[in-house]
Amino acid sequence: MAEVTAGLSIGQVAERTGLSVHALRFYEQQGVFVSPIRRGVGGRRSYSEDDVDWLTVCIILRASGMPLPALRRYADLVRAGAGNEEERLALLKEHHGRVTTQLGRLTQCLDLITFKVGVYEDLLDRYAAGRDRPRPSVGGDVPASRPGTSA
Amino acid sequence: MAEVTAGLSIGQVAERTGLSVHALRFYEQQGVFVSPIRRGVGGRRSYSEDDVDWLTVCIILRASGMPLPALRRYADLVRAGAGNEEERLALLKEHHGRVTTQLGRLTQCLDLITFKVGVYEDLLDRYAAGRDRPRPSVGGDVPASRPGTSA
DNA sequence: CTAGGAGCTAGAGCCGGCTCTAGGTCAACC
DNA sequence: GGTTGACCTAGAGCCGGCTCTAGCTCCTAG
Repeated sequence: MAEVTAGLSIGQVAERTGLSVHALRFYEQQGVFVSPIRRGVGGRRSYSEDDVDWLTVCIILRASGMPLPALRRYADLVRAGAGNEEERLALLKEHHGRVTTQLGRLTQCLDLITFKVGVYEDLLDRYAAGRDRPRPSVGGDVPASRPGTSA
Repeated sequence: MAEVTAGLSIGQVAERTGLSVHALRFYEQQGVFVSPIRRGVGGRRSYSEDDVDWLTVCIILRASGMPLPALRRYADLVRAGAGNEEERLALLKEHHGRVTTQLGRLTQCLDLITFKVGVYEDLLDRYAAGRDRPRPSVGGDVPASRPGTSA
């Protein structure tokens, strides 16, 4: 039913993951792959579908801020096979926590930015309504330092 | 009414912002401050409340991924004074968009991580229920590469 | 009067994560 | 049979963002 999948070249994997060939080799060298990438004629890398699947998980973990060493630790655990699931779970949970925290922080930041955008929009509205009178030193941000003002 | 605020030392600012004194000098050199930091006796930096206020905004923008050059551009605009509010707004809006995008991405990542945590929790539950039988090659992640499996 | 401690400048160093280069192999095409 | 193009390895380089060092100046306390 399933053909003996030919394996993808590094270029193909780069194309479909969005990573550069450099990054792919770098990741391999950093040990983030679970199984060693097979080699074809002339020592060329031949990626299996599983490799690519794993890679896409890695990409998501990276995108959520997991550092390469952690990714390698995870790969090490999976490579070691069944029996260390608690450790994998712990690793994932820890990362989950960090991502959650980061989401919270980012949301707070977004609130401030949204607020400041609002302030400037209002300001510009008022400029427009009041026939172009950009009053100096007014806005969400004070141009120069004055003794005791804040916003 | 307001005393002529004495100004804070770099150490004090470091302490209350969480930045290092190194980072503070670095930021200054990078031009992220709106007004030049005044100097006291012996050339020591003396930060005003406004400086610190601005800094806290900067910290939030940094935390949301705004690169230092963008921060400097923003500071440049504010320093230039009234009249460029559209540019400031554009800059903020652009950053707002990037943060929103990043929030979306991060949320997606979190979904995957949550899913995987769930998979491993179920797995461990089943191990526990089934009197310790860690069946090889089962889990959210496949230890070795097999012809045609995915999850 | 000397020893600390905080600050100063200029510049080097570091870390994570790629990215690029040099120099080479191989297969395929014209 | 020469050129192109994709790949290989090893290792250098780069970028952002700090962080640290060296060598100095002050001020204050003991």
